Amino acid sequence: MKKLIDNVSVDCIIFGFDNNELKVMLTRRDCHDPVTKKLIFSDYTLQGHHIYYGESLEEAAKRVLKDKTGLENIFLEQFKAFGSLDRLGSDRDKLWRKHVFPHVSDHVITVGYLSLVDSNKVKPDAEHPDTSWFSINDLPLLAFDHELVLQKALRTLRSIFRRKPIGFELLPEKFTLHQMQTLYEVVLGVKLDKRNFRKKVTQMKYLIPINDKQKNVNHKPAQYYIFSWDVYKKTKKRKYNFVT
Amino acid sequence: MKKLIDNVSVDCIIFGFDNNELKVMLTRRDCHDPVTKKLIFSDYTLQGHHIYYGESLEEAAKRVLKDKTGLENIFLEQFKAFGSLDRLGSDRDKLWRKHVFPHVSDHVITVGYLSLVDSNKVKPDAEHPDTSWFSINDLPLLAFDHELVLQKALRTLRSIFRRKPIGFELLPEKFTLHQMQTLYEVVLGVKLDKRNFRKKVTQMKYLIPINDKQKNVNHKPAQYYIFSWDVYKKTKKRKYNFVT
DNA sequence: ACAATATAGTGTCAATGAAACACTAAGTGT
DNA sequence: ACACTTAGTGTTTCATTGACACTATATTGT
Repeated sequence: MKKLIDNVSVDCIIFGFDNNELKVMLTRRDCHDPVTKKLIFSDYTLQGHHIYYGESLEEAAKRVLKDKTGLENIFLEQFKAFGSLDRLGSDRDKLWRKHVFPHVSDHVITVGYLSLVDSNKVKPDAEHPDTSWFSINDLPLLAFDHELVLQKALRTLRSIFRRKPIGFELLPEKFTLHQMQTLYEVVLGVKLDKRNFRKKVTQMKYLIPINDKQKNVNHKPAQYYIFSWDVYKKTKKRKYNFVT
Repeated sequence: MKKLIDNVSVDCIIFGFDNNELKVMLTRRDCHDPVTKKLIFSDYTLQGHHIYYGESLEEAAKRVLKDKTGLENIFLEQFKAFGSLDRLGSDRDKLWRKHVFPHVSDHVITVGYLSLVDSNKVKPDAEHPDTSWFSINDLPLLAFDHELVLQKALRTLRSIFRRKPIGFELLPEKFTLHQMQTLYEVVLGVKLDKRNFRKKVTQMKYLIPINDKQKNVNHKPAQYYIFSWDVYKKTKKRKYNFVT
């Protein structure tokens, strides 16, 4: 059996887009008194795990991702290593280590990976009943330094969103320009002008209208588009901000 | 005595600017046969060290920096954690581990920090005779995965250079606009138009001309400028590319 | 004193990209 | 047929970028 490395973990910040909100996948951490079985506290953690000897950081992140979402080959990018001394040091964390996980090291470096999934593809998982989506705008209490990690992931996400066309990783395969605009507004926290937005994106060769429209909507049906990485790679220009 | 964590190290990529070249500080690694004392090979490493139990990543990076340059409070930014399995796996690295460092783990995650120093302030150090500056354009053979680490540091440096006024960290306190332009040209690998450059930078309130000029130069003496972080923080605009 | 040399320092115009803004089109439901 | 709802479309103004050439001021050598 493979052995875990005590001092190194990865944390995956799994983002999804649903119901016009940016969401993140969290797992409840219940701390029970081992004797009385009473619940001492509850909070939430990001999706993390220690790495194994002989396992790279990226492999570990992919393992966690596969385990929690069932998905492979999804967008994954390392954004920061966290190595403060106080990152596992809150009162709750101390109680948790004492009661639930007495053998864990108190000096763990974690490497944060942010990943983007099409939330439609993530099925509710019976194996992980404590894991679910939370809106970025309505977060519960988080364990360890995960509030810090999540905020850094968010800033990184926004920064990448401006420079690369990664929004599509959060959208279904076919989508309308309205969906796309909403996504960019929600993630970047700005209001975009419809005409300017459409003018800009319809110049992008890698946004391809397909022969398919919305159906059964009580308004003019919107054109569906798909995104092509191939075309993007071939046509991208130097110096391009995806959305201003 | 503090104990080192086997599986985690930091590497500082220390950049300097001298003689119109971007330089990086490297240390020679000589691998001798322990029996015959013959030199098996020589190559160069970045400035790294394992972290101690009870020491944060950033503290470790600052320790390495202090040790190698004598400087504190200099620009330091984490840019990536490296955790591939083959990062210590070249033939040279295996020989080195076998002959010189038999007890080191073969699974070490390293966290890369890039730092910028005014190379005038770094005195040649008798304690580290094997450590010296190398031009980015004329690098020797590097140990481990340090070629990869250095290239990533360089890309990060360029990216930060475009968004934040960190060039000054590499310049002396007072400098001419010509020096500054050359620095930006060298780091970004572009040719800049003198008039456009000066037009742009003289709009920056945080670039302050001082009552001092070049002396004893056989041409019109250039105005000296200083940079003010304070003014920058107060006057910076949203959405600003330092140099296009 | 003067010329040669070397770098410092300065302004305009054209092209491109960003931001502001209001109406018609095509479906569904009653 | 009419009300309702979201889709889809162009023009103008303003700011930013990029191209481009000459004068100013110091030193050095004659």
